[in-house]
Amino acid sequence: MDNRIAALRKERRISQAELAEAVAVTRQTIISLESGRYNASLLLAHKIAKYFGATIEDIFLFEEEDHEAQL
Amino acid sequence: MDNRIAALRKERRISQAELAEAVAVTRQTIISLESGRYNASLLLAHKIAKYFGATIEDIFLFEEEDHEAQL
DNA sequence: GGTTTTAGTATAGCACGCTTTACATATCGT
DNA sequence: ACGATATGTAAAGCGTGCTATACTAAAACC
Repeated sequence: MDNRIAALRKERRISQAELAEAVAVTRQTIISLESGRYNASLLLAHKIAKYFGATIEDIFLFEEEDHEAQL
Repeated sequence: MDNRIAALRKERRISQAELAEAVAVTRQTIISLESGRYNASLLLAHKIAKYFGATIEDIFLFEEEDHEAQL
């Protein structure tokens, strides 16, 4: 699943460390989310969305990866 | 974190098994979510929200459990 | 040029989301 | 009363979200 964390962060000139602290995770976690190493938990997704004043759906991009179709 | 899965399900007279199949998890998973044993992953939360035609924020209730306050 | 800040990689370890299987109980239709 | 449907509990096992620590490297600032 893709997300707009890095983009939003850069828009607002916030460092990974600042965001990490604001949502109470480590910087490693932010890096891993931004680089797509894994997905956020629902709780963390909520905290991040709230921090950016957006909804979860605004920030996390669900690309219907779970479709049956194999193009 | 609380959620309205059971409520929405009952409103629409859908069984746990039906919902489970619709979002491609086991019935156990639905039971565990409804009974608060654990939280959905972001992807599953999205599938459930989509299934009910709602947003994640509509269904999953984030009660600011992460406040500092210890009443 | 040296220091600080920011971003990145790597890895071990723990907790939790989800599966699988098996069994228990309640409700409902007949 | 019996079988079917729906809800629930329990426990072992796997993958992954997140932590912690340590180290590398680029950009920025003086």
